[in-house]
Amino acid sequence: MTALLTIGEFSRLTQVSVKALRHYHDVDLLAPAQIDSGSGYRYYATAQAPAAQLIRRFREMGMSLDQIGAVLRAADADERDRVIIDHLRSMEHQLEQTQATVASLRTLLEGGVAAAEVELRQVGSVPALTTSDRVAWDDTEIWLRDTLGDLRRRLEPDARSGPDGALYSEEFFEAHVGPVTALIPTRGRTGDAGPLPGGPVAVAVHRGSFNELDQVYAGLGTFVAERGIGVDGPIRENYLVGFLDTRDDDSLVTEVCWPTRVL
Amino acid sequence: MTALLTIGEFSRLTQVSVKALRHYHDVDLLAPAQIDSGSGYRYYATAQAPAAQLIRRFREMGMSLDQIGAVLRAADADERDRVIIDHLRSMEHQLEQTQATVASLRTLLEGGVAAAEVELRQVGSVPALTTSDRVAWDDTEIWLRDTLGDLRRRLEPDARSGPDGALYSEEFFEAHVGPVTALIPTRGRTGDAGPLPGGPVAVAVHRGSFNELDQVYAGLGTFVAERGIGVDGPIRENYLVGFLDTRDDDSLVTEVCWPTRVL
DNA sequence: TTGCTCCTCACGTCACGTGAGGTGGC
DNA sequence: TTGCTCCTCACGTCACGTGAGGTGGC
Repeated sequence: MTALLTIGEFSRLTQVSVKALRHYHDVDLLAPAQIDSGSGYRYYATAQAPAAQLIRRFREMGMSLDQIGAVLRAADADERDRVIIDHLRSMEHQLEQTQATVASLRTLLEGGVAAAEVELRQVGSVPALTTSDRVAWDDTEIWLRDTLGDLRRRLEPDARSGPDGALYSEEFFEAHVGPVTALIPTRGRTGDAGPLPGGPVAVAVHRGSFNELDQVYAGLGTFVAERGIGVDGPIRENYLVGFLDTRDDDSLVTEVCWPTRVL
Repeated sequence: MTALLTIGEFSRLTQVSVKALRHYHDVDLLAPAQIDSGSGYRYYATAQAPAAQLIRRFREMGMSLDQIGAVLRAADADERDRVIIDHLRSMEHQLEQTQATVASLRTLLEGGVAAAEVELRQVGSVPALTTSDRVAWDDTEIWLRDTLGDLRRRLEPDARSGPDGALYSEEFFEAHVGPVTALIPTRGRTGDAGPLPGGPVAVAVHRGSFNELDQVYAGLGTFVAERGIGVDGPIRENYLVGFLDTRDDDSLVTEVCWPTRVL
């Protein structure tokens, strides 16, 4: 026999707040077993306690109600596990990010890293295999990993003429969502290749994790601004040693090219 | 020379979105170096880049703008460090919680733990050293640790007559903020002791981390509801082996007492 | 019968994002 | 001079929390 409880009793049993329970009802995540027409009183069955507690657990893990809904309504165990694993992966990622940030925080607080060495250079317009898309800031690393992987698979043998790279539009930086182009420079015309924009650029090289790449951006941007040689156009990153080449973040080597007016 | 940049240029340099920069201005966290009266255009100095990047780093770590403001406006390095350390501690705690939740999630998904053994018992009204306060759900563990520690220090030698415990009001469960009482039962009258409420209760014992205590609550609540012997009043937890007694969560032993009508 | 519990709005919070509609700067 | 950048509202998002004001249940 599964008894019916008022919302307050069910709240104490499940340790979910009354306000939260009403909210879960509103958004159709967890409806009471019975509702008194007339008074509108919600009555929950003791058998609903596990569902409520699952929601509470997942919420504590930072899962959204949409994701939790997907878990609860999952057709089979496989689908359910997929959603959970997905979330765990993003949690782990976030965790690594935070740890890396903490690690480099002291450096930043104590005067920042040494100013990057900036070099002015002329880049030519070479052909390349490219894929462009609107990408959101937080999805960039995954998108780039997938897209560069695809491009590598489509690349004809010996066709490569330089390291993997990417173009980031101004809109991407300013709105944290916008056009990004993944690219591999090629020799001559190769299939659906598009030519890369050429011109004068200010260049700086960064060794190590992407977490500290912001220092290079600040260095380049300041360099260009103080000389008044800024110009519009996408910023290019060249992955001299990229995440497809190594599993050790410390051995990454990234070149950032900031478009400029003159040489 | 520190050049002045438009909001878009500064956004690209710092990798902070334009909308975020305007927001930081609105809330007085980071004001532009100069504002054009008339057009209202914001102009940022390259020298402001480190501040903007600090904000971005801290935000990625989940710090609130209020906390970040406290860091930026900190009078001295000590105060600044204190805010940061505080945040790191709470991050670590959150992290442990999540890992523990993940660990016990599979158990919950695969049918839940064995039903707790529920026992009916009569508790007497004994004197006790107590401290009561309105406590928020998420602060409970820290509050309880501090408060029980204080009570222990105020306890006269040999005055203890039972394990540390706490009373949780119904409001506390239903609103996730409300009265909580920390207590140590004593022999006879001891200083500002208050007598504990006595009466019949349903009792279950939990061994291990507080993370799985919700199972005991569900078990007790269901037991009481299905027999229709529920009654109002605070729920009491007795820390037979508490967090002040051990550093190993697995060896915690907690007794939960749920008030009932009859014996 | 008296409160106590529950109900439904409506609005607040936090850190921005998303347009709309309009003016200024190069 | 043409757009492109920037501006200011106003409202949306997410998961509830916070009252206000009112009715039903034991």
